Amino acid sequence: MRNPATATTPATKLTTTTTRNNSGAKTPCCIKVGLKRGPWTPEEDELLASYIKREGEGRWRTLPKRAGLLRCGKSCRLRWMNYLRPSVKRGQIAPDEEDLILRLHRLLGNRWSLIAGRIPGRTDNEIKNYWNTHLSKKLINQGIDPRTHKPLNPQQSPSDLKAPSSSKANRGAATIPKPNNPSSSSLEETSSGQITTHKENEYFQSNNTLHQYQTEAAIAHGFTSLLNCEDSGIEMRSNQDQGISNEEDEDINYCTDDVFSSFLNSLINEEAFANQNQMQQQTNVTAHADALVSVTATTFGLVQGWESPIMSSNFNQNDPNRVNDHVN
DNA sequence: AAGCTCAACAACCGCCGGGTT
DNA sequence: AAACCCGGCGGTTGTTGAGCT
Repeated sequence: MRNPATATTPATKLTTTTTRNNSGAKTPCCIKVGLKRGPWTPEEDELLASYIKREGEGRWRTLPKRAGLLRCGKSCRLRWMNYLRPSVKRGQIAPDEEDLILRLHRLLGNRWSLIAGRIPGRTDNEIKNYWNTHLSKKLINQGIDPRTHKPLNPQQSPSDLKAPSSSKANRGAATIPKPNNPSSSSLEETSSGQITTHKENEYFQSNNTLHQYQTEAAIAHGFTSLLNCEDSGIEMRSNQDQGISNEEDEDINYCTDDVFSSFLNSLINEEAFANQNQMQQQTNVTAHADALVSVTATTFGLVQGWESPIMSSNFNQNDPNRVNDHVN
């Protein structure tokens, strides 16, 4: 792995970054003009780390000035979060971490922060990079669409799958519309746990990301239903989901981090357990369709995933160090 | 040795939601 | 209620080094 701290910085340049105010007009992100960009030097790292050690995290916008850094706050935050934080684990992604990433990705889609939140010591950026450079290719090589986790359409060229809409021109159309701050509100992290029906309808109509949000909303919906002790009449979502009805709107509930966490863990572990059994029984590829998807599909009406051959190959239920044991 | 290509990953960008004033 | 600030997210880009010709 390259060490950016030792990287030379020929391209380091002085510039300003911008952000938008509510009216859409660009305003300087950093008051100070002439901020540094590019790779961080060891000296900058030291300044930042020692400052945060002294004063703690937060107030990122003013932190650079207080710490004596010629960086914008965002850059400082990113550097700290992705590299300098003591809890950040460096080095190779272990097989069981990879396995967990795959399963979480199928559950959550490109929700890197959510995925990272369940893999101790790994950052969203690291997982995102690992996915884009390793796992998505691995899946494509196995004939699996990394976006949907379904078998590739034979007519679909691998280049079509490369990166999810990388062009900026496409961003508006192809970028996943966020479901009511999904990363923090809908499924995790905050206590609100609310899913907005309107928003769900919006993103369910997004062709490019249908599966992803079917998954998410189905989980969320099933989850809120579970919380509600709803009877067995959980409304199944088909592959051509039509959105959420007003009646469903009434199901919108609040969930706690702990309960969602347990729920997610149960899905993950159900799958792991099923995979182990499947390996023991040496069943065919069809049987490899893992239990997570089975459970999810049964409970929430989801489609099945297909990458179990990769996933189960890495998984050892008896491994005392397996990541699942850390997930809590 | 030089030039080229590609993989890896750190860093940047634009956008958004929540909180505060 | 509106404006603003802040932190966070996901997508994308830029830089570097390794491998190949």
